[in-house]
Amino acid sequence: MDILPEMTHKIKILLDGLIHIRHNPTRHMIYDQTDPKSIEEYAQRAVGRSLREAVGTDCITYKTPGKGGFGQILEEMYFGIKPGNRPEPDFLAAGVELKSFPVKRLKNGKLVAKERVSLGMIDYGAVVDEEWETSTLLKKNKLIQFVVYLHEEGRNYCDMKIVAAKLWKPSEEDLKIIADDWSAIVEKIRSGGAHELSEGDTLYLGAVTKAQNSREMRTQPFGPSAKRRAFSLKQSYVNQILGQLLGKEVTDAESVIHGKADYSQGRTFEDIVKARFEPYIGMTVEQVHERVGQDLNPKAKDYFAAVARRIMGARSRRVKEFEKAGIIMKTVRLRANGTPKEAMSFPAFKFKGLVQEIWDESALKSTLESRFFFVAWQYDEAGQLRLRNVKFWNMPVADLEGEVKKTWEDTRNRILAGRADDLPKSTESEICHVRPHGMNAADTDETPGGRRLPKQAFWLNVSYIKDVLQNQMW
DNA sequence: GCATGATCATGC
DNA sequence: GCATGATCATGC
Repeated sequence: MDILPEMTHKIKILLDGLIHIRHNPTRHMIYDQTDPKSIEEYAQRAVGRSLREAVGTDCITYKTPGKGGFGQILEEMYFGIKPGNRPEPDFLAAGVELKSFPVKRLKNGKLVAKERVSLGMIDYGAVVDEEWETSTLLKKNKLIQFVVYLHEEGRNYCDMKIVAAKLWKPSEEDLKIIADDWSAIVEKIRSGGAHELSEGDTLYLGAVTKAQNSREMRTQPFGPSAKRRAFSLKQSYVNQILGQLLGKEVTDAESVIHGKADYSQGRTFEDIVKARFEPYIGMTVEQVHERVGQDLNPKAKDYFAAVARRIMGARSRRVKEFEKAGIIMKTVRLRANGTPKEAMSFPAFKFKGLVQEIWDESALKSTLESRFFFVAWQYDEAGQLRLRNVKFWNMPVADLEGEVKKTWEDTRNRILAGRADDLPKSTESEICHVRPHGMNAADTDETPGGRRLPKQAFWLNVSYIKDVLQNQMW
């Protein structure tokens, strides 16, 4: 009885193969769909070429600029498969999932991921009954054949150059973090919070909203209806994968986690980081400095951040796991009464750049969607600065999509109206404001109206940081 | 003590 | 040389 669907499937694969051959008269090699190595070798034949060059002259763009276009051509015309959205890997017998993603070239020549990589829709109803080890997500994505292409504006998918193709699976350390991310997402759905999911909740694996006009809602088993979401590898993590695929893994960022031993007793990455700080809590900065190495300059403006990185076990400014997860570390000094001494700055924006952005793809939204790691130092009554506590945090969606979005739009509108010298102040919003952020007053940027004004940046208000730390930190 | 403007040390 | 995170300076 089970034989019929099985046969139908086999016949379908055979037919697809025949169609494939018809579409690919110039193809030199028929690969073995049951062998990962063969799939990889076949994929690598396309590197350095466009799909049109790889499949012959009859490359057809199914969807002009839209997501899925490249992946669909790759599957159907190059690999000759038509997997659709099945819960199993695309190459079932080989256990290999085929994934492609675009990269873009920065002004400095570096290639970076253009977006996150989606790993399949979240079925709110079904996922709550799953375990990680046997989850749909893991089953489908254990081993991935990546195909990376260079995205160039205005170019047809058939003509974008393929820059890398490799079989890939996460390292054991990374897989552990991904498993914890999966659990955090599923736990939130189990407690009826699918509508409150946020990318900032997790490190490498995110729950990203699908469909731009997200009026389309899905039911969740234990809460109100929620936006459709897919599991995805976050952009910052995809950038690390890209480094591996290109054989240019970033080596100057330091790893904080050293092997599986760190993960004893079910600890998560965040538990481990927090545990590193615990022995130092309450110590003065001098005492901490003495214990983690004395060669730091106490006058440097990143002195407290440098000490914090030393506590984690990193000597350089870059912490690998933080980079992979896009976590932003921020050090905060608090007065004895708990008020932060300073507002929190973010990178300066360009007037002309900001007015061209739309909110959903803005630099500010992307930054504030990140997970943050706060390291808080506090002055005691004697004026001694002591390590107070640390905390991972991400901004509530209501704040981001409410007040922050409003301030951002206000800023944009004022620049457009020729009021770039009169941007939202900290008294105008509960959460953030705009302030100069350059080398000095002479460090300027040109407005759309042609004026030169000191470079500006968004800052989180002192009062907001205070609330975040007091209400949500300890 | 707060709001806002200005600046500095670092690292790439 | 410049971007960045963080802090300093000033005026009220």
